[in-house]
Amino acid sequence: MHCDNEQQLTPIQRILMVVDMIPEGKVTTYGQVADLAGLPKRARLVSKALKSSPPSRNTPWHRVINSQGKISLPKDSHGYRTQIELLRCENIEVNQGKVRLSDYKWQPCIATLVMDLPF
DNA sequence: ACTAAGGCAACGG
DNA sequence: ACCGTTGCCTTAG
Repeated sequence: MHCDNEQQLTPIQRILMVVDMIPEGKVTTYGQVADLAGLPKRARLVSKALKSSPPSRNTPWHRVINSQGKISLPKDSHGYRTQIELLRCENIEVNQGKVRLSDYKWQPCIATLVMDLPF
């Protein structure tokens, strides 16, 4: 018996599991993370989850942007600059705080997700 | 590109 | 427990 108790993960835990799966060099949106986590219409919860995730967890929070391809942080904030830097470190182009989703959006294989996520 | 409105949960009294 | 406010992603215009 290995891990039956994973049936009742909290929404935030599920969100972070999805974020963990975003490959390096790719981005996705808050809304898609929520959808993949089985939480439609809860994009806002995704930002809460990312905010509450301790740095020691190494969650790739910077790979989550909004549906316009823009960074959802105040332009004058430290987080804004950090996110751009992290994205560029993995060869993602950022212009005017914006990423071309048509070039960099993660297109997950559903079959893979089903196998890797316990829900 | 920008604004408005919809949606939804956390928060405060 | 109830309800208005707040915050903010998404969609529509």
